[in-house]
Amino acid sequence: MSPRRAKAVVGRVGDDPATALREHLIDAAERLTAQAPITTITTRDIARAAGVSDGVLYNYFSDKNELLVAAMLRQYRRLIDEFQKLIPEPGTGTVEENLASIGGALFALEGEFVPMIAGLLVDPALFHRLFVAIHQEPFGIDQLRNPLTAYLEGEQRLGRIPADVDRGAVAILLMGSTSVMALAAQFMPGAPNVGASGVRAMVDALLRGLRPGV
Amino acid sequence: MSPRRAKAVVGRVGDDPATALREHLIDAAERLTAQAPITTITTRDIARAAGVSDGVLYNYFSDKNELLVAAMLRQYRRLIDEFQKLIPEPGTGTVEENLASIGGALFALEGEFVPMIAGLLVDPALFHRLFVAIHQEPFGIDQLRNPLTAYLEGEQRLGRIPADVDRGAVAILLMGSTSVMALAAQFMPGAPNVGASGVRAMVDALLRGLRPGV
Amino acid sequence: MSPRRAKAVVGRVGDDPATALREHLIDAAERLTAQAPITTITTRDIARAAGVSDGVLYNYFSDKNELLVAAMLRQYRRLIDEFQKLIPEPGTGTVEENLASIGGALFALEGEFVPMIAGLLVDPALFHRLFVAIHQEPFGIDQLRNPLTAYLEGEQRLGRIPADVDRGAVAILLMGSTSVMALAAQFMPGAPNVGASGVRAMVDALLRGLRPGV
Amino acid sequence: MSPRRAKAVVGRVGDDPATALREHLIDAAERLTAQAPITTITTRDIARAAGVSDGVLYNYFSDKNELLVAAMLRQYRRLIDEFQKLIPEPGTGTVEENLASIGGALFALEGEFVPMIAGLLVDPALFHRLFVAIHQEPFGIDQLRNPLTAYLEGEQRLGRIPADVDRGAVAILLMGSTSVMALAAQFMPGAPNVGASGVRAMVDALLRGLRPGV
DNA sequence: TATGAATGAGTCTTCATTCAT
DNA sequence: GATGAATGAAGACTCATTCAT
Repeated sequence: MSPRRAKAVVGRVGDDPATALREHLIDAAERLTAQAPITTITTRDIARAAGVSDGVLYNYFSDKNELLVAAMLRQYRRLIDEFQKLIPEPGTGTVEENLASIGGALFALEGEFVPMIAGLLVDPALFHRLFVAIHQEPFGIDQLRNPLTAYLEGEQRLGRIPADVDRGAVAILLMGSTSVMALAAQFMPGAPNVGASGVRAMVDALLRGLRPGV
Repeated sequence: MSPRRAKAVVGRVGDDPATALREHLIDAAERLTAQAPITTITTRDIARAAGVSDGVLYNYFSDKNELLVAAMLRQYRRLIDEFQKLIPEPGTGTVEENLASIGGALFALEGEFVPMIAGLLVDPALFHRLFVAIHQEPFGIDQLRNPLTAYLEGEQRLGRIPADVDRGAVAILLMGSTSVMALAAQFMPGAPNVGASGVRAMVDALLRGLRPGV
Repeated sequence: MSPRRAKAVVGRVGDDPATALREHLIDAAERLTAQAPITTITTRDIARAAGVSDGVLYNYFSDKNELLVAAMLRQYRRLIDEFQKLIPEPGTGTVEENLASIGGALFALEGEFVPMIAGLLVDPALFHRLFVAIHQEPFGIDQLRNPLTAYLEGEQRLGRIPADVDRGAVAILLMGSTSVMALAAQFMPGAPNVGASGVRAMVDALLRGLRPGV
Repeated sequence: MSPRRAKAVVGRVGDDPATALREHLIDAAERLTAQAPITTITTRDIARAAGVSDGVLYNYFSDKNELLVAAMLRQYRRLIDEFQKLIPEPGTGTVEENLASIGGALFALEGEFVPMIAGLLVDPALFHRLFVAIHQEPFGIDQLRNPLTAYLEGEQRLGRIPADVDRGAVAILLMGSTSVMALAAQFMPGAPNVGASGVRAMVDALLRGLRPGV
């Protein structure tokens, strides 16, 4: 009465059978994106990784890029969600500690974002598909920046950060420096001043400012 | 009678004939690099752009990637050189103006770097070739960071920037924020706070720091 | 409790339940045949058109071509039946009018036949299956020709057509010219002297003959 | 200095080397169209038949259909040319003999045309390509009909065919009946009244007309 | 040495057919 | 018997690389 299920998803529980394989394929694709640049992944790679036959993906997606976009979207949401959970409440701890943990979270996050973004830059068609998929909301930046500026605004209200500081600019400084560190970590594993110590130094410099005196 | 020269380089003077075509091919590849993601460039594209036949490149390079690496290396050197010329002498003008012009130069630079880096991230074989080509010397980061930290050190000596500021961290902050802006400009042409005004806001925030009071 | 019936045929009455779905599938295939070249119709197309699941057809037919053959056979029978009804009784009206209406009927008929025949010519396996299905009895031609020659024979008996005319040859002339017109109508919609006026001119020429004098 | 030539065309003389393989591919494709329905021919079939590797055709044609169209065009021209040579001069021999030989030529011709036309009907994209390729001039019909009507007009001038006969209609009668015979010959090899005897009977009927008396 | 055509492995995609439920 | 998802064998096309001339 019901059609058969793919061997690969037999035993998978708690899923709507109708979408189990769809999700399974996205899982597989997402897993592969962590191992290899997205543009090098073939439909056969995905099928193999999913333990499924070559043509299945076309039962769930109009083409390869639609599956890839779904995988990127999921990865994107997951990373954003994780990040938001890590943002401290304004007023708790010290500003310095808070910025350090935000920086650490950003650093970890960007390590996964960077390859995804690179893939998009290299494949304009894929980029366009993803862009349409998330339509309005500006893709990456604001989803990260908004929680950040919200935190900074909270601290400004409490007087722990001066009111005349441009929150957006600070957010860009935080995001940019961590992404450069993430990139450096990918290009040169073991580079100095990258990771926790780099974040700490960056936060210190940012707090202190470049003005002489005080 | 010396062997025939490719039509495309006939008339080119002052070159070692043996390397004229090699350079010409690199020129063509570099030009294409600016127009399309590097991984989408075909050997035929390059040959066409160079006005040369399909197979020549294999007389000068072991394969396509070797040519591409040469093109990237050249582009890299050129960008670095341009950047270094733009760094002000410590002590001239104001620190604020100087940082703004450094930021502007970085922003322009990263606009060209970003696609190149993306191409490398997406093609590990290509990346590895480039990495080997420049062997040890840290690829991108230090070539940019060193001139930057040198400038900062100069200003510190002159007392225009406090001596207790971590120059490396400031350099990362500058480079990171401008690269994020460059990325934003690529992904969302016309995004706000990107370009000159974004750089200015970033420099202001960086100068001021996040410490309350003063 | 009898086995479940496909949703699509529930409520269909007066049918042997065992064959209801079989007929329904043939209906759907026949309908599609009128819309697209037969070789481009997929099993999924048929299933969708029949409002039925993809696999059912294999419960009633050994494979896709068997279903297609059944659809073609039915269409063929239907067209032949329609044609036979349109053949006038010998002795009624004038011979000229009768031939014109026969020609018009043939023209309409061939408009549906031509794509079917084309499909067969293009898929020898399909053709062979159809050929076997109707085994000996000459497939297309005689089923059309016989009613035609019967009419001509009737008129000959009544003396309205000379007895020394070769009925078979006249039938071929009528069938051939109308099929060429039908083809022309398909290839060049709006071509002149195709359709009613073309049929009329053809009948006139045929009646008159090419002999000089009289 | 010149690039190498495909093994398959080595030794072929009297050809412009630049177009030798192009023509060779068209030859191969044309040969295949005589053996199998055009829509079933694969790019690999063509490559094999040409004794050449899979990808070559794309060095000479934008895609498979362009090659197929070239093959059909060539076949078409060849058949038309052959046909035109077979049309007798008005006034020579007897009209009856002339029409019989024209009919015979048409019969032979259509035997090759029919599969080609069938292929076109079944693949609208292919048809459109061919149609564009021959632009204005109506594809098949007029190229055949014009020489035919020219012959009939010649005979009318000489008074061997009555002036009040519609030449276009007669041409259609000739072309149609022969194509039906050609089709019958394909569908039912060995069918009676097909071929020479069928043509003869058809010509007799056409000459005589259906009018009683005389 | 330059040429540019030939090569053929590899990619995405379609679709008839099977089969667990 | 019905379902419709899974299967996997083709098919058209691309492109880095080779090599006769």
